[in-house]
Amino acid sequence: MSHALSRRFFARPSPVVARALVGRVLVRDHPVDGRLAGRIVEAEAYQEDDPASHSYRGPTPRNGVMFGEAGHAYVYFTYGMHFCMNVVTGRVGEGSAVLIRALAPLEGIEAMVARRGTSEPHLLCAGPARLCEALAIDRGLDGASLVDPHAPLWIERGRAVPEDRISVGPRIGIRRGVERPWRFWVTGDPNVSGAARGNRVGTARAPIRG
DNA sequence: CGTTGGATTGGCT
DNA sequence: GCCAATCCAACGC
Repeated sequence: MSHALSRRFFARPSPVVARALVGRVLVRDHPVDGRLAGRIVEAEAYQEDDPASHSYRGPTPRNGVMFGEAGHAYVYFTYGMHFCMNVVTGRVGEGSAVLIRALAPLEGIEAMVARRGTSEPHLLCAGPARLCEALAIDRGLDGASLVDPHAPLWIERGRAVPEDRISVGPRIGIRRGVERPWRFWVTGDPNVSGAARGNRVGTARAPIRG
């Protein structure tokens, strides 16, 4: 696990971490399939003072991990069938995290194809629930450390994305807090979520201030 | 205890 | 564009 990001990286405000995570590599060490990995091409920040965040109404059994130490995975189940993965950020007690929304598949692609039931490369990890299915991330990883040795899941340094290739805009799928421009993605990357649904993928619309 | 709706996706009109 | 799938956390009574 060379170049794995440390707790210090995650112990910053979630919008800072979300922006900094673009270009990093999420790695899942699967007991059967080995290394499953993808480059992060889309991420969103959530924090406690944020009506769109699960942590907005305080800690509960479901969101408790969000209020804990940075560098842990917050994995939640939603819509009766999907898991989504966050990285806990900030300080203990704060309730902030970054939702990983899309990856560009790098390693273990055959295993991803088998789990996802599609071989379209740009549909393997283009969405928060899709990438969790592709990397076999579920409730069992809620609360798992991303920074300890022997962790089953971690994030590697990856390669920097030039500033002018990163777009900033409103988060997807939320009703309140839409005005906060806390979604960061690689402009024009085919793996960014929502492309098939007309969600603007970089380019045309000017990125909102960030 | 009953109701509501969700940080989504895929399939159909 | 619209909606069902399918669980369960959160909230109201």
